[in-house]
Amino acid sequence: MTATISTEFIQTAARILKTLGHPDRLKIVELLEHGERTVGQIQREFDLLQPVTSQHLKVLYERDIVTFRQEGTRYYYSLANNFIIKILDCMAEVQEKLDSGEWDFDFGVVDQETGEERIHS
Amino acid sequence: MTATISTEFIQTAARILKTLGHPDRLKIVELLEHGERTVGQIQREFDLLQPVTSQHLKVLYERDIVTFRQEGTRYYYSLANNFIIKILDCMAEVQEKLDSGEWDFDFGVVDQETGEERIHS
DNA sequence: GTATTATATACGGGTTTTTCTATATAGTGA
DNA sequence: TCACTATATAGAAAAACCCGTATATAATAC
Repeated sequence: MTATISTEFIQTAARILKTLGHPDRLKIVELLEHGERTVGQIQREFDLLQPVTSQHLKVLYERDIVTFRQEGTRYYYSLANNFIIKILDCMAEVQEKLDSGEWDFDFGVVDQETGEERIHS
Repeated sequence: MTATISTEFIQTAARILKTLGHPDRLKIVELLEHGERTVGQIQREFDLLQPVTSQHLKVLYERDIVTFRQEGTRYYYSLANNFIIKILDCMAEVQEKLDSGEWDFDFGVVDQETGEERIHS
């Protein structure tokens, strides 16, 4: 396949990936895939400090990864776009292949399409 | 779908995403999808300093994203596993949807499966 | 051996991230 | 108005990261 990513998109993509590259934020985003959640729900789910939770959500919001609606004193956060859902699905798929043993994380990986060894030992 | 990612895998995934969350490294990895390259080739392709190139490659190597083989004084780097290829394909797919206008990066995003609006305005 | 090429490593300063504590804001109910 | 709850924001210290200069290593060619 060898799909090519445009130079402009690289910037956007890198920003998103970097932002998701924090365990807590990745967990939060994954939780939000199941539906919107308040700050408190997220905080309790992962046993985080409240300010830390808010800060992660702020970062995620600034980078267009989540959005929110306010209802009284509660803030309901949810995923902001399909990009993120796509990445999560990608992660889930990879995990599945690793768990099933179809893929080996470390080595001797075989190209999916050609069946050729991509890597030398 | 709403696939769930395991807690252990979150750590690994976040590390990979974070590492790919640098424009130069993402570009390098994308280049390597087309086949192995030497440090010099990568350096010239993106007009980077040689030490910077080596440093990026070292980071990528430490995180199991790339591997290399040595031939004389040359180091040929290549992708280390299918995980990375999967992510690149995912990026390419997203880019395509954004370019085609099928997806709007910012707003009013519609769930792929249910067709329901996921986000409130 | 000397020069040259390809690459790695060391080191340091500047910037960004992370995460804590403390405080502010704003809605809600008595 | 006064607490109480939910959340945001400020600020600061520590850690991690980025990227430059300089240097080391190791292969190769003369």
